[in-house]
Parts: sequence; structure tokens; C-alpha cells
Amino acid sequence: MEDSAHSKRSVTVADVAKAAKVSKATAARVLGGYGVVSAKITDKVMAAAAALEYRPNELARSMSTGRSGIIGVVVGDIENAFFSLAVRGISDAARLAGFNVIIANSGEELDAEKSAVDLLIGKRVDGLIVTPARCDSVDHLQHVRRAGVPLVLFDRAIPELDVDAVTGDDRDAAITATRYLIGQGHRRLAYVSAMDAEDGGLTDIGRISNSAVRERVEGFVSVLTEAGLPNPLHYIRLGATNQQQTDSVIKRLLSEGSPPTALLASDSLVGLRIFKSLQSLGLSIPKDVSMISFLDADWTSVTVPPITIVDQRVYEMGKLAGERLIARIERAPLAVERLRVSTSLVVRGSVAAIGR
Amino acid sequence: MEDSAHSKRSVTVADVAKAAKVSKATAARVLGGYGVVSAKITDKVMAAAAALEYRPNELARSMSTGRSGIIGVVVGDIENAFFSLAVRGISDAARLAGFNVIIANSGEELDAEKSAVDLLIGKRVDGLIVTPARCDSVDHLQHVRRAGVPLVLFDRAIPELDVDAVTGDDRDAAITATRYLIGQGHRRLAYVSAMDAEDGGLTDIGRISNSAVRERVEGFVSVLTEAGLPNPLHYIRLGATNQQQTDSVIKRLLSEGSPPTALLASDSLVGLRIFKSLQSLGLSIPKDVSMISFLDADWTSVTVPPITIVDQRVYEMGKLAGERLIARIERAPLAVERLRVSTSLVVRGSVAAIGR
DNA sequence: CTGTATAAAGAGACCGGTCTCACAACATAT
DNA sequence: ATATGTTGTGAGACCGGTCTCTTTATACAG
Repeated sequence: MEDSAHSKRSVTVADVAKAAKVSKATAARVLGGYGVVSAKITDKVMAAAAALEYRPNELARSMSTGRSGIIGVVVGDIENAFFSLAVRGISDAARLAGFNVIIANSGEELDAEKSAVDLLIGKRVDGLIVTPARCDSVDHLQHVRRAGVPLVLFDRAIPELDVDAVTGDDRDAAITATRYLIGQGHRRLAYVSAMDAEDGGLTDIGRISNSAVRERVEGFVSVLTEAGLPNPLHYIRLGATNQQQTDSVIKRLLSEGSPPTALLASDSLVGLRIFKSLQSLGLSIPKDVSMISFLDADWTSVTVPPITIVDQRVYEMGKLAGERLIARIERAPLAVERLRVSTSLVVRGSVAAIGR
Repeated sequence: MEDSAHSKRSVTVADVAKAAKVSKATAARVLGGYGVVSAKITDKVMAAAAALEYRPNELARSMSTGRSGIIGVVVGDIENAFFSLAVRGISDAARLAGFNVIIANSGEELDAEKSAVDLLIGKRVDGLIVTPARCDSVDHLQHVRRAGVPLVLFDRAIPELDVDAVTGDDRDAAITATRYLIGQGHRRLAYVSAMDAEDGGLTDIGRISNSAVRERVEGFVSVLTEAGLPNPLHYIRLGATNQQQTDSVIKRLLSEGSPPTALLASDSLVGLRIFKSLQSLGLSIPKDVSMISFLDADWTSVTVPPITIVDQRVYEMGKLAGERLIARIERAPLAVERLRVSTSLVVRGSVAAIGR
């Protein structure tokens, strides 16, 4: 079999030039689409290139131009619907501007995030979108800036970093959802997040290293406080990182002396886990417990009852982040900003009105 | 502000060499981790590199080594849980072997797929995993092979291409699911897919350009035939590409003289759409209609009733594809193979037993 | 004390593009 | 006629690494 190509040296401009009997510079002008070349020679070169099946080596091109046409994205977990939707938005924005996307998973681990960032910088991406796993560790991100690579934070902001961030309006979203619950008569509200934590409880809001979660908790707490409810931090629980953890978090919550009547899930994965927990405990939603989840995930609209959610418009967030980054790459004169994509409460059937 | 780095030229081995007062070659040996260098000089170079915050330019490295350390993945739609799970599997396999992943979306469009493939080849990826949108257009994939870039097909096979493919055991899966339905007493079974089609019906199975769908349909039809059921193609419907289309497909199906009693959904997106359609038509599952969906998607386990599914083990498929590709990249002497990942039927509550 | 083996460091070509500059050919101005 | 400008092409440096080949320094044998 002579077709079992053993990776022959690929065709270069020099090869095309030789075949077309012109100089390398001229062939490069035609193939690279720059400079001026006569029509006759253009045709000759194009013909030779087609005959040889020439494909430009983008690597070499990037080396001389200094632009790779790639934007790097570091996300927590592509498997999570939140991120895959965001990536879709980023990709669409990128493609529209002629950029490509290279994705790295951090698994929400700081070390993995650091090496992903390093790697992408090494690949000379033109810009970087990062979902920082922790908002209190900024060295590696600072380095991105010093390297002169445009950076946009996604979903979480780090004020002291002086860099664009695209997030939801997490505080307001939590406030809206919490007010709604209170409006429905609930007085004991729990907030459950997947954030890692030593113990399940929470003593100091300021210590939450994920700004999105922190701001939601702040909003949540502020409403409880303004409503004059006692001990607003009491029902905040972290660590719902998997089904088992969540089961135990929920079980503990509900076996308290005066258990919460409504649960607020920090993201759709936690929401799903809570739903399953409640289901396995034989509890009915919203009769026994009410719940609200973040993100309009697939599952939320087909359960019985359908879940009341905070719609985060993640696709738009992703798209906006992509557009912002590209603007930065193209040196648009913009002030550093925190862009908030507004959310909205989608009332479905998972919250009961409690008589007073 | 002197920190507003205006993209300074980045630090190179030459810079480090100068700072460490050694030759470029020596500095390169230390920084690249090859060749022999004395401990004293190694330290000096490392110190200089650290002081200057040197980061290797992977682009340049790739140019000389001819390896980019990147594997390219072209998927139909990252937003689809099927693909995001697969990408996760691929990424994990890649990371384990020290490769990175660059993802491109084809949107299941042939043209987009072609340009994505071209682009990734241009970026000199070390290998390519492609979910071919159509199994009857092979030119661009043939070109990948001629370029000497290892290729693995994902989810769909193209026999005439003589290239590895990782797929589910689609035929068997469909057979199992269909037999199960028949075993439960169903005699009129419909198969619904999102594949694009001129009209909704199907006349020639061989013409289905997606091998996964084709094989499932073949399995489906073979069981109906062996069971002696008349007109097995009658209830096969394509074109359930969005909610509206699906609504009309389902409405038409169910308003036939003798409507099907069970629906088989070709993937989890179609399954979800069908579920919503049935819901909006006020039909109860499984009392009025039974259904089975492919893929163990989030939503399938929390509906009422939970959905009986064909578990595709997509993560394993992705991982296997990644591993296979890496083996190819590393020139393992392997015969071209079609790797089938076995599926299993997970019986839940969406299929009723029909009295006979 | 010299000869040779060996280890360590330096010099420079190379990968495949881009891009600056030099130069040739021809048109227009003086 | 010579000076000036314009357009198209060629020559070669350059990007930042790798890697081969050569040179220099050190070790040990005779």
C-alpha cells in the first residue's frame, strides 16, 4: 500500500515557489494574501499550491506575526452545563471574529488552573478567559497581565486584579430569589453550595473565596437581615460536592429542631442533587420543602413540580466575555469594567406559599 | 502607572542566556531539559530564568520539534450533553498523556466541519478526533490521512475510510431496546431522530448519512421484521431538530389512524423534546405512550416517571477515543479497528406493559 | 609530562512562515 | 535627454525554540 502516508514532510511555501518558478517571497505573498502580486503570477502560484495540496503552517505563521488566533479558556468543569453553555457562547463570539478556542479544565483546583494558564500562555494564545477557582490567589493571573496577554474573568470577579470580569448579577439574583421566598411566607431559608469547605457550616462570609457564591450569600443574608430574621448564617451550608455529601447535608439540615422550609441551590448541579436527596427522603416538593435552583438547566423544566429557577443567561455571559476579550485583543480603548449580565427569576412550581 | 504592561517582547532563551552569562545553546539545554549541563550552570540559568520570569514559547518549540502536544477535536455541538461528556473523557485521556485539547464545533454542518478540520491541521495538531457530520463525504478526512495526521472517528464510523472509529454498539442497543418494548407487548413502535431530512419520513435506510443513526434504525427495523410486524419503516421519523419540529412530528405520529404506543428517541435531546411534547399534549407516560431515550442524561432520572434509557457510557467512549488516538500518535503498531463501547438498557418507569 | 578519552559549553543551521529592504522595469515629469 | 515615481519581484533577516557539530576544559593512562 503506497497510500499509508508515513507523515511526509509537509508542503511549504518554498515548495510551492519552486513549483511555480517564483521566489519564496512572491509565493508567500500570494499564499498569505498580503503585498502586491500580478494576476498572472497569482494564478501560477495558486495552481501550484493546489497541485501540491499546500496547507499553511499556522504555527510558523503565528511565530512571525506574534498572533496565534487562539483564545484560551480555563473553566471549572466542561461537563457542567453552566460551563458548556458558556463555552458555546465564547466559541460563537470567537468564531465570528475569526478566533479559535482552546479549552482547559481546572476541575476547580487552583493548581490545575495555574498550570492550565501557564500552558495556554506558552501556546501564545492571544487572550485568556478564566473562571478563577479562588478569588484570593492572584499571582498566576497577575502574571498573565504582566505577560501582556489580555485577560477576562468569567463568572467570578477579583476586584484587586484590575481586569475585566463578566459575571451574573449574583447579589441581586440572590436578593430577588430570597425576597420571593420570604414573600411566599418562608421564614427559615437555607442556602446550599458545592463550594469546598472544611466543615459544612459558615462563619465568615468574607472568607468565601468564590466571588459569585460570596455575593449570592451576601444577598441572601442581607434580605434575611432586613426582614429581621434571626441568625441569617445559620442555614448556609457548603460542601455539596457530590450526591453523597449532598444527601448528608440535606439530612442534617432537615433533622434540625426547626428545619428550613425552603432551599436555595447555588447551581444547577447542586439543585439536581438536592432534588434527588429530597426524592430519596420521600419528601414532596413543594409541600414538604420548597426549593429554588440557579441556572435554567434541562432537568428543571421537566420535573414534577418544575423547578423555580434563577435564569442566569449563561450563553450571553459567555458571548459577552468572548466579545470583551476580543475587543481587548484588538486594543479597543476600554476602561476596566465588571460586566454584569442580569438574571431573572422564573417562577415555576417548586415554591409553596406558606400561610402565616 | 508603569505596570500597564504594553505587551513587552517576551523573555527568550537568549535573554536568559545573556543574564546567566552562558551561551544560548546551554541555556536552552537547561530550560528545555535535554542534553548535559553541569549542576553549577544549571543553577545559574534557572536563577536567571526565574528572575526574568521566563516562559517557554511552545509555538517555537513545536516548530522545531514538529510536535504540538495538542489533539484536535471536532464535535457536533458542545452544548449537547453527549459531546460535553465525551470531551471530558477525551480531555482526561489527553491530560494523562501530556496532551492538550483544542475543540471546534461543527454544528453538524459539513462545511463547518471541513473548515474546522483544515484549521486544526493548520495548527499542526498531533492528532484529530472527529465526529463526522455525514458519513458519505470523506474527502476532507482522506486529506487528514494523507497529511499524515492520526485520525480517530467518534460516534460514527466510515468503513471505506480505513481509519479507527470509536462508537457505541448502536445496532445492538437498538435491538435490545426494541425487543424490550416488544416484550412489554408493544406492537406499533416509532423511532424519532433529530437527523436532518427533506420530509419527516424515511424510504431508504441505506441513505441515512449518520452511521450511528443508521445502525440504530437497522437494529430497530430488524427486530420489528423478525417479530413479523408489518411495515417496519412506517413509524420512523427524522427532523426532530428543535422543540417546534418535534411537537409537529409527535402530533402527526399520534394522530394517525393507529398511532404508535411506544417511542424510541435517538438521543437525549430528542428524548427531552419528546417528553415536553407529550407533556404539552397532556399525555401521560407510560399510560398513554411509552418512551425510551438514548443517553443517561441528567433529566431522565428526575422526571415522573423516570425515563427508561439506553446507557451509552459516553465518558468511556471519549476516553477510549483519546487513548486510541494517542497510541496512534505514538506510533503503536495497531490494526485499524472499530471499537465498540457496549451499552446497556436501564429500565426505569417510562414503558408500560400492554396486555395482549 | 604528554596523549587521548570524555564531559561540558559554544556556534550556528534549521523549522516555515512574515516582512523589510533592495532592485529592476517601465511610466511620467522636467 | 535625465530625474522621479510607481509597481512587481527577489534576497534575506527574523520569530524562539531544537539540535548537530565543533571547540574547549578536565581526567586519567602511559
